[in-house]
Amino acid sequence: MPSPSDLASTWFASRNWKPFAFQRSVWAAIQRGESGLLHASTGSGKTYAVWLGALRAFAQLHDARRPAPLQVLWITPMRALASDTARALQAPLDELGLNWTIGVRSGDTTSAERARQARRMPSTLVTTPESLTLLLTREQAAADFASLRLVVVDEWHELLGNKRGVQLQLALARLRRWQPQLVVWGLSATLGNLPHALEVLLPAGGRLVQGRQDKRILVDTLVPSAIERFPWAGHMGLKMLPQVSAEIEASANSLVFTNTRAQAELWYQALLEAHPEWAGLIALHHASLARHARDWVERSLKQGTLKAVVCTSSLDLGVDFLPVERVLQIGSAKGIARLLQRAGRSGHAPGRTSRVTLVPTHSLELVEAAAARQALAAGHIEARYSPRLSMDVLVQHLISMALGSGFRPAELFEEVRSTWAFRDLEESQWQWALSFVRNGGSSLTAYPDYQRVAAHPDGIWRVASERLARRHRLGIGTIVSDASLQLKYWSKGGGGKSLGSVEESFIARLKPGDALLFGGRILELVRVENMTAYVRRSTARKAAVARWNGGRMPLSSELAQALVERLDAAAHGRYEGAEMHAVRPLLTLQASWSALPTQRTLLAETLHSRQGWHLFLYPFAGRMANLGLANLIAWRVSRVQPLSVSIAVNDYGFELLAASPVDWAAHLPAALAADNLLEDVLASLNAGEMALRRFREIAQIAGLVFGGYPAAQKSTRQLQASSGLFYEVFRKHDAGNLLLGQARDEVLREELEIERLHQQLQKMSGLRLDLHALRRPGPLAFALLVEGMRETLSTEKLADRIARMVADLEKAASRTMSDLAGTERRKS
DNA sequence: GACCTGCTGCGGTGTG
Repeated sequence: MPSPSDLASTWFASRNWKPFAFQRSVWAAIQRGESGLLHASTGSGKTYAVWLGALRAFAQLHDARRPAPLQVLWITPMRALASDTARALQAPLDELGLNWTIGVRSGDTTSAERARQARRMPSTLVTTPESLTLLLTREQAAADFASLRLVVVDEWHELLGNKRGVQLQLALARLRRWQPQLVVWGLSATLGNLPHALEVLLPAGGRLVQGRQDKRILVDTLVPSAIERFPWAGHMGLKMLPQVSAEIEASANSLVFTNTRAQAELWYQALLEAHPEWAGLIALHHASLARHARDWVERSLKQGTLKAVVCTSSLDLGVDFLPVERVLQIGSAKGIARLLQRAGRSGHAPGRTSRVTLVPTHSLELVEAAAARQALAAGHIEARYSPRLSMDVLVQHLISMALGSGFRPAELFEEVRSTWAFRDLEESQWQWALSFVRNGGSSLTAYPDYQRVAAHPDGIWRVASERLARRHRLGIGTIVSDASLQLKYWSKGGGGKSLGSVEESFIARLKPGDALLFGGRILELVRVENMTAYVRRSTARKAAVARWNGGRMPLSSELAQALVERLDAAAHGRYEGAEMHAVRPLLTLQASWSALPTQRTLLAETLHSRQGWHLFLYPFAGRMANLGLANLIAWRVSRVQPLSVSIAVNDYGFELLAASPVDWAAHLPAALAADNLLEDVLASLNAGEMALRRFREIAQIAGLVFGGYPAAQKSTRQLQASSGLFYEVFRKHDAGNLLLGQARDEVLREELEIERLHQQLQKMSGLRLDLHALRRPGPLAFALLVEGMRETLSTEKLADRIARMVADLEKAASRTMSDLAGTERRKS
């Protein structure tokens, strides 16, 4: 066995590798007992930087003939990553002849393995934030972690910005109390605010180590062959099918990322229709497919037997250990960090180039593609911020800590305040949380189910009953998903094979006999019972595409800013790159009928049509903030003049449409004022309704609403009903309940992006209003018109209507374009 | 001849 200090070098030498400087510096830091955050691009050797550092620093401390006690805790955000990581960590142990053992602890861990771990922890445990918290609720937790030296938080950027990260912050505080010398290392991809990422992980300080930055990223675009025939709006992008097929054909294996599950289903279907010979060679992957189907795809990808996989962000992570040659992104990537993440799926090894190819789904996405490349080159990556003072997570944590050996309030207060998320927690808020877990706050004192923790005479607070303890363990975690129906094949003897899950609301629109597209198959609904939808294979040609209500990601500020810069350049006649040249005719048309948005102007357009009086405004603030602005302006104008408007938004701007005459131009300057923003936004929206929806999640995290036992999950309606009840009770009888205020704050911060909205208004006040009365909708307005009609019209009627609009526009557009071409010829 | 809207992640009791 090599001497401890040579251990890492020996291993590297055995594979003919040379350690990078950053790896050496991490080894040295761990040796000195320092903590830190390591930032490096994917595939650059982060894992071995910490792992070999740990072996080098700690392995020699133990008798080589006996297994070492728990030394290292390795946290990953995904179960799949946990088992892959465990395998990767095993190799150096075998080669170096070390006696360390590696274990995995997650929801997948078998009961036999759990029992083994209860008797003796492995020397390294790979686990998830949720499983870590569960381990902390055990009676013997302090003994389990008594010998712990190092915690590694893998993919910290994935946890930093959400409540899972907050839960982890609390768990780390607990581990640090037991082990004040604990060394903690975070591994993070590129973020716009790494110092913040470091501070949240290590509030007491740590080093930021920059790993290899020489990853070459190549971003290119599939430019549609005929821009005059390319849609002005839409997001499916199937028009690009032939070009995408050709790219897939030309490489050994590809990942095709789409933005929604329904889009993935449609693309998979379309690719198979165009290339029946690809059956069995291409696959589909998204979060609603059954586990076994996803596992098969991941396995086949690793074995290299698949030509292409159409997927959603379900494959953003977790394919670290497999080779992908080509990455295609259908539609907007929405943000630079996401684009980077996806590009990193290819060329996943030190020194290799990562490449991602953008596939626009409508004309203006060509500008976005050019913008994305430019923003990436300039290093404008989005930031992520930790939530603060999430009272629901705190309430859950208090009960978790009251399990096992219980807690003393004064000690736990200090511990909780040592985290970044709760460092500003006030005594009064703490007291509120304590009383809430003890007696349900001021409104639920009469219900024993909400007297979850009892203070014992010895000063220790413990969970009141075994029944409550069990219920609590079932509800640990901060991910709240909508209840969904299982989708299974119908068979006479009972349930057949599971296909995945669909949303109640989607199935509710179908009746038995209707066809649906799911998991790449056309199926026929047989019946629905017990939260299960039974189906059989169908021969129908047309089918409803399964839809889910997922999150809505707005275009990031960084990407939006880069987009406006590209448009600004175009307004000044500068067109750079293949994308901008391709989209030039369309931008010229926009400039001719109206104007192009620039960095110094705010473009507004008005139009009077058969539908009514339209206003189009383009703040480029992302769809959420745009929606907030739209409501705000509609509300402010309505205070001056009675008004009923309908609103349409996209990532670029919004449309207000009034049925009666409005002089939008006259109202705009006052309506855009940045004063009284918060009050006016709250008044303009149905904030109560939004907060109620948000409260549903909060109530589940805080453990007010029990989601049911694993085999008997409750339906959305049941959960909605009970959380709605709590919401009303608190509002009437316990207005000081901090969970109510949290629901409101989360709506403002996450659903309306109030901060961004505010910045946008201030920015807009410095812009010159560039107002144009349109005679017909231009390219920017067209997308919003389609968006607005979508709400009121069925799909077929919408297609008809668009076809008519396009036919009208077509003539005018080609006339304008040929006029312009003539002018340019004369000029030259 | 242009249409299909929104992602991901975790956890797991008691057995008449």
